[in-house]
Amino acid sequence: MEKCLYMPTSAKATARQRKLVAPYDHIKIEKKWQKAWEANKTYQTENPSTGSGRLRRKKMYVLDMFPYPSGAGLHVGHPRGYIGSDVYARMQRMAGFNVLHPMGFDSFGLPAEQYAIQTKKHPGPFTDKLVAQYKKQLEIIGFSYDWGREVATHRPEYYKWTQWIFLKLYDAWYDTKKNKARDIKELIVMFEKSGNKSVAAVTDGTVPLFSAKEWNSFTALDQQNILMHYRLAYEGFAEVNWCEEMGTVLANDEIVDGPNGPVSERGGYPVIKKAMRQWFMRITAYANRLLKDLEPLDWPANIKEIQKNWIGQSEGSEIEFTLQAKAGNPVPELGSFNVFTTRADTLFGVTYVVIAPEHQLVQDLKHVITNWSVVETYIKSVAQKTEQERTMESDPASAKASATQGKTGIQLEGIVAVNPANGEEVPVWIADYVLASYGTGAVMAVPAHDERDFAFAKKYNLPIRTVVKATDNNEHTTAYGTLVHSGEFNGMNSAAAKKAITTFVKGKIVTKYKMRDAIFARQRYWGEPIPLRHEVNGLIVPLKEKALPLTLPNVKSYEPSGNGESPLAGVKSWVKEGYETNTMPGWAGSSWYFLRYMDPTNAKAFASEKAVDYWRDVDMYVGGAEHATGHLLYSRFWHKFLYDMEYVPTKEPFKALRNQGLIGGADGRKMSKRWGNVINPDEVVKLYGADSLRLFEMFLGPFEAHLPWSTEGIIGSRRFIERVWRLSQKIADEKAASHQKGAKILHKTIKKVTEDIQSFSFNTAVSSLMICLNEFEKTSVSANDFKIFLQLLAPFAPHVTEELWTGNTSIHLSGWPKYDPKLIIDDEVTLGVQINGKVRGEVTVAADASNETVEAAALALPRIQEYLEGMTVKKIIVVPKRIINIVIY
RNA sequence: GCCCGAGUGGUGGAAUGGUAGACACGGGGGACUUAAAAUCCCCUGCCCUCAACCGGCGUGUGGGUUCGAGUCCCACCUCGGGCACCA
Repeated sequence: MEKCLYMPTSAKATARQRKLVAPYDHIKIEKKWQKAWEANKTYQTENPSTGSGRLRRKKMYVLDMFPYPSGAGLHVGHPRGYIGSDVYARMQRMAGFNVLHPMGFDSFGLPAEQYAIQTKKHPGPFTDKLVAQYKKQLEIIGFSYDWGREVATHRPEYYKWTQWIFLKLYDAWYDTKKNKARDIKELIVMFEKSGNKSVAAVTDGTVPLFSAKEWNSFTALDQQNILMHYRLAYEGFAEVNWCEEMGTVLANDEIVDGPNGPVSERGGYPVIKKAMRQWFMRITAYANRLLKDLEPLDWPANIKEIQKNWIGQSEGSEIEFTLQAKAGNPVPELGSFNVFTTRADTLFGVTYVVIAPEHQLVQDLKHVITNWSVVETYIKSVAQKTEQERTMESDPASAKASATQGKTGIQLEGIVAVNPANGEEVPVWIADYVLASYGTGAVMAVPAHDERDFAFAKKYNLPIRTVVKATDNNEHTTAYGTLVHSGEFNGMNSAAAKKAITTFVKGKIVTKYKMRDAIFARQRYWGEPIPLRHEVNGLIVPLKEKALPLTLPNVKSYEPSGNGESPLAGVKSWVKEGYETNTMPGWAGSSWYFLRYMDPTNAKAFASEKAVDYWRDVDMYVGGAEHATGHLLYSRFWHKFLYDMEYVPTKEPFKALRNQGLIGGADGRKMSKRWGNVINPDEVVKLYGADSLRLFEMFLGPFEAHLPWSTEGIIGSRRFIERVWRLSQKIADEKAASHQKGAKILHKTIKKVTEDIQSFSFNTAVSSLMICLNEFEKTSVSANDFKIFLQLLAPFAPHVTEELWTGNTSIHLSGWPKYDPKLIIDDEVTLGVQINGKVRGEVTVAADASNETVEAAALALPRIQEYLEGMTVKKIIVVPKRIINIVIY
């Protein structure tokens, strides 16, 4: 803040004022109470294994998304969500709940790693410093956190349990029959007894069938490779963007288009696609449950929608096409392949089929494809493109796509596919617009009814055949193909036709998901080590629980190794032991931290059974909407896994969720150093006080809305608090009795504030407190009513209300006021009087006046009578306590 | 391109289909003061009017439903978010 726009009274009070009113010294008051709360353990939450008392109360877990302790420090936008959840937590605590309201730090991550690379210093001490700084900045805002429960993901005593959960995932598989995760040992027993022929389980379709006898004859390494297709944490290969010159893997947004293909954004070095060894999490096993269990959650609708779209469920059919050699080709029988389609009803419109270039089937057909050399060249050219480029080029909506670009493909000559519905032979193509990773990696092309197929068919002059016609609102399958003759499809809508066709061709109805398994490895130093050892014979050995935590070794260099491996690959002792050199991604530690708060110092378990049984799940979770498809999905996945393994009692971790909006600069731009519009909360707290900051951030606008900061606006909040302060002095001087009018306003305010805090409508809660104070100033207020007012204000302005509180205990443990239903009813109401929907006057009547009385009073108004002069009243609508509308001709 | 969400005074915003603009900022005027700051009181959507009254217009645009629409329905415009060849 460049200049002080507002000078608080405390600093410049005149001698005269000082006599009347003790100055409101926010600095002194806030410091005093923050100390006292800490000393008195006002916000400490008891642990079920040690405590008693409050534990008999109903629990309430109010959680903030813990921050990454960035070196840039906080700006005024950051605490907004924390203030909201703190207001909520404070009210629930006052209302008698046993509230768990903790805070911690997501402290593994890239910025500390960058620091380490630049300074060649260990990121640990640096991170500790940032945590301490960040914590200090939070503390002066006066949150009711139980700091005794603080966690930080980079501390070994914390990540020991992150590693422990990883091992549990590694040692688990997903039983699709029981629809839950199970111990891998149980699967091994099944294999030993009966092979996998009778075991229904998640596989990627590449595990051939084997008998028990065969299983037992496999080598340990073969068995390990098979099990890898079942484990929930598994090793595999993923295509990554590899930059040879930089010796590192790049994210999609670190790549730009160069003249000869993609290049790195920094330096402009060529980037290619390369398959690299990675660890994965089989989140797709939970796709259905993640989708289904979303429904009952009390979450913002848009977050649910985003997750739903991300999971991307679609119902369709798998239909088998057989392959045949073209006439004259000596190979008679080539087997078959499945296509996935959501429009089985268009099966008669298939004019060609397309297989993804990467599909294994294409390689298997090598010997019968007569134009193999060109096909091979094409496959290679596709492989060189990045995912981004491939999309960019063939997406007609993209600005970069030109007329000459677009979908590319090539026909596999020498073979044809047979449409199972009508026995028709259609050409087989491979094309870049078909993804190997979705569905079956092969599609039946119906150019008449699919935009992409249409574009492709146009480009390569493939036939287009219409089989479905739209009639008004319904689609009907038109007469085509052999089925028509039986009349079966005439007049059927497409959904029914789809089912009928699927049955007819003996396809199966299947459910597919867009969501992919999550890569669970980073080639970085500053993350949790993956607790596994690779033996020289290729066997992977998980660490024993006793051996955890596997702590990060010291390294000489924090730079990437240059060959795509993490800096850990350069540590001799580490590699000698065979330890995994990848580390876990940033989302590992944050996927379960809310469980650790339940019992943060437990050395025997991530949390005691007692603690987990008591706290169960998060009742209210507050944080940014940007985590919709990351953290919020991963946490649900891990939680469901822990539920399957009976470590937690609930299916979902976060019962309710609220998103806070961002605070932008006063100029409407994003608050950042770049624009020079950053407002530091420390300075605001110093100048106006934490209470003013808290009050203002809640008053500014709807909690979830993105709002610009206003340097002038906070003055209003400061003024409000000063007026409360002055009123308290006045009350102390007067022996005021109960005031009927004040009491009415107060009880309405109790109702409003209580409901508004519950619904996160903090801005209107503050507004109603302002209205109440305005009324108190106009009339007067009794000492007791003022005390209640302070209680209502306490969650927003905890320091000043504690200072003015005259009770024996802290105001924050003093109880939450209840309103008297009799006092919130008005004796009189004022109604607008409308003529033909336009307001022409108003009447004030008794609240319980009958419609007839109200009508008579309205009609008696002189102005209304003027309007009615010479007109006929058609009808009169009386909405009790709201409005009267007189309809005339 | 597809899927969500939002457009209200000078500003942030309020409003179960029922008197649009609560509350606050800013602005104008006044009181107090030698003066300023702070504080207190009054006014403050736009047009018409010296002013008040009266009246007219007003919630992105155009239609519709309704006694009555910021709110519900349809179309469009603008902005924000999510997805991105998912067959």
